[in-house]
Amino acid sequence: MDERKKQILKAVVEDYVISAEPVGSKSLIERHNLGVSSATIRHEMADLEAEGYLEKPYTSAGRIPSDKGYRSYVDELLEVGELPRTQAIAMRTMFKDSLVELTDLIRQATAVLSAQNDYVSLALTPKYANSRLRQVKLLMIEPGKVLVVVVLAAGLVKDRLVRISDQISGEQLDRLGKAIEEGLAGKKLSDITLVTVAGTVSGQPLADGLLNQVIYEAYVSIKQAEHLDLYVEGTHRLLAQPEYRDVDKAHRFMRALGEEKTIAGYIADLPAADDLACGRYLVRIGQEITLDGFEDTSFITSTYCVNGEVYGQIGVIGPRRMDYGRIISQIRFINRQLHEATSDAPHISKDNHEA
Amino acid sequence: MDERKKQILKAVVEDYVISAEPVGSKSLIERHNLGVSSATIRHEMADLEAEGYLEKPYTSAGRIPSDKGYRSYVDELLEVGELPRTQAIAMRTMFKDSLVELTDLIRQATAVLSAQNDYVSLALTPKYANSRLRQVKLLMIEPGKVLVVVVLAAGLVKDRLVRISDQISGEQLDRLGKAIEEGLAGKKLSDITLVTVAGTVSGQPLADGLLNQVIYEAYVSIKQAEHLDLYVEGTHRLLAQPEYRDVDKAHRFMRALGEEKTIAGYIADLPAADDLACGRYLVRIGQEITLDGFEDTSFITSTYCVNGEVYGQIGVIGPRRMDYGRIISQIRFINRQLHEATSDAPHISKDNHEA
DNA sequence: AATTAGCACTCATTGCTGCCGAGTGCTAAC
DNA sequence: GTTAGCACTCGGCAGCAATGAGTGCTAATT
Repeated sequence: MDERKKQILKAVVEDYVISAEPVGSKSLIERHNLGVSSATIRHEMADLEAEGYLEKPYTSAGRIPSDKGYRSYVDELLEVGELPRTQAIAMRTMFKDSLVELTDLIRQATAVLSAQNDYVSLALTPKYANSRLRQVKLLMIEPGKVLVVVVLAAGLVKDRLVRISDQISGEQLDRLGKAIEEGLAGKKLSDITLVTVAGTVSGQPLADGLLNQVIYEAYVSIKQAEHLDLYVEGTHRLLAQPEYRDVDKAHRFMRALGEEKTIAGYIADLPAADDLACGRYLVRIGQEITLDGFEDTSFITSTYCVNGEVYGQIGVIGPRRMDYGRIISQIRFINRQLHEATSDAPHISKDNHEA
Repeated sequence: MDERKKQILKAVVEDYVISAEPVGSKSLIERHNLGVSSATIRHEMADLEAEGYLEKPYTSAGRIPSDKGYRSYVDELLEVGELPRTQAIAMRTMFKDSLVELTDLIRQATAVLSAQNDYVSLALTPKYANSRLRQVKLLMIEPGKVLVVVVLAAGLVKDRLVRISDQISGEQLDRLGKAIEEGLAGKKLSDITLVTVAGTVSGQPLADGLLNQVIYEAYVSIKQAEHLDLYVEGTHRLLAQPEYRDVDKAHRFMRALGEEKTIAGYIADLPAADDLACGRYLVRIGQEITLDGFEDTSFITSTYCVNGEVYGQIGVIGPRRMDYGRIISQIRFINRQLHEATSDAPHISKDNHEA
């Protein structure tokens, strides 16, 4: 693809992102000074279409970028700039880094991101499967009710309230908690099984039935610490996008967005999730997304890191016709904010099992 | 209003609920055998309009019920029946009463309710201002990070992770927690102030600065136990309603639905919230709702009670043209499910401060 | 006095028409 | 290789008539 074709593709994408209307040869030369006439542009655009970078909605309309066109734009033509000052200030203002809890901070980052651009934004809490267990506490709340607190080395605290026979006393629970903690502290979450939990309390003087209850609940609580939470913000903003003037289309998409488990699973498995380089971003366009209902949207996700060691994904979902450059710099910015907020005054990673 | 007028009003409301189209005299006698001609109906409808029960969108259209018409329908004409068997079975199937935590149970009830009818459903966690404090625990997670656990007599457990100077040891924290608990247990949440908290630890041998940190965090944690959580489910379903074929209207409404704090406040202050009779329901129609953006919707809310003592609100929001009878029996049903699920095997009321 | 049949009238909706304009591809000239 | 010119395409919009479901009113009927 020669230089001029690139310029034209870039111009088409950028105009289409703004107008949401197919862009024609004449309007192209009006907005960009390409130094050639519209007829030349027409030739070039016909070529670009033949090569699959552009599409025509109908015979005599202008062109819109195809998935391949967007891909090429994102990979080769887009130079991501710094965030404009006014936007940076706006975002910083919304971003209160006084929040103590990591969950709140991430959630807020998601909200800020979504508020800045009429797209949906979302964040996924870190994967903790490789994290190590640090503490387990069993706290008697009242006879029969026990709060299980699990603390990971990464700083995450999750807790869970369970019912356990009231024949177990507070002291016994305390002792059992200590035994489990002692036996499992330092182990990777993924290495902990029902059997290893059972092993830690085998010597305890307690009826098997009661012991099993405790083992089971402790195990489930530990396992739940791995659980991924997805925060989705700004779904309603999509309705401001021209592509969703069609209510049925909007409805289908919103329903798909409601499948949080599916989305969380998909995002967690994206290649970027394993690549631990902080701030790396990944763009998925249209058909590249193998997720029902997302065929004509785009994802931009990025790995964030907090406290210098745990990683999650934060990103934006919108129509394919998205302002990629703008979003990417916003995501970078919020990522940096997240990093700063957690590094100068280490934030606390607390979470819980609510989905 | 004579008997025939009532019948006609009822018929108009019911037809309109089904069709979402203004209903005319002729189509009325087709669907209901009222024993009179369309001309008579026309006379009666003109009267009903003059009295404010019906409205005409434009001169030569059929009639639609006004707020007053709906009100009259709900208060006088509607007989709420039992839920049809198939629906009851469907709902029971979706409702897993194996859930241990109250929060999950309520959230699930909301989801089930919404899934049964294309409206938005929502639930508000109980008000705890009158509840009494039972336990306060300060748990050292790591130096500088403390988990504050607050337990109310009603069974609610809330916890919160805070940063507190690492100069305080685990034992000191434990002792402070015990002192606070001892001093405040049995007190109503609304009676606890920063001063009363401070009073409980006044004798402790600790630097003022450190002590103040603990007092402040404990106080905030206790206060946060009062915090109301709102669960909203099924916003996207609204897009299936003909009234929201208009994307802008849908957008405005969804934006309004995003103001969870405002909605929570409004619902918590509804008269039914104070009237502690379980299962009582309240219908708010159109302009009766003094909440921005909800002028042409209706609320049906109901007080639920769990464990026989704590109360919250569960309800449905939809277009005014709502199947009131159906929704009310659904809400009753889910309310009963909620009650049963928590009474035969007392459920645990755990909650936390995430908004 | 209440009911009803009949009728003229209203008005949103639908389908049709023709026009406009922004777009195209092609050809021939530069 | 570029461009001017031109015929052609096609969605969008304005205008218009026909349709039909509705109304209110009047006069006849019970």
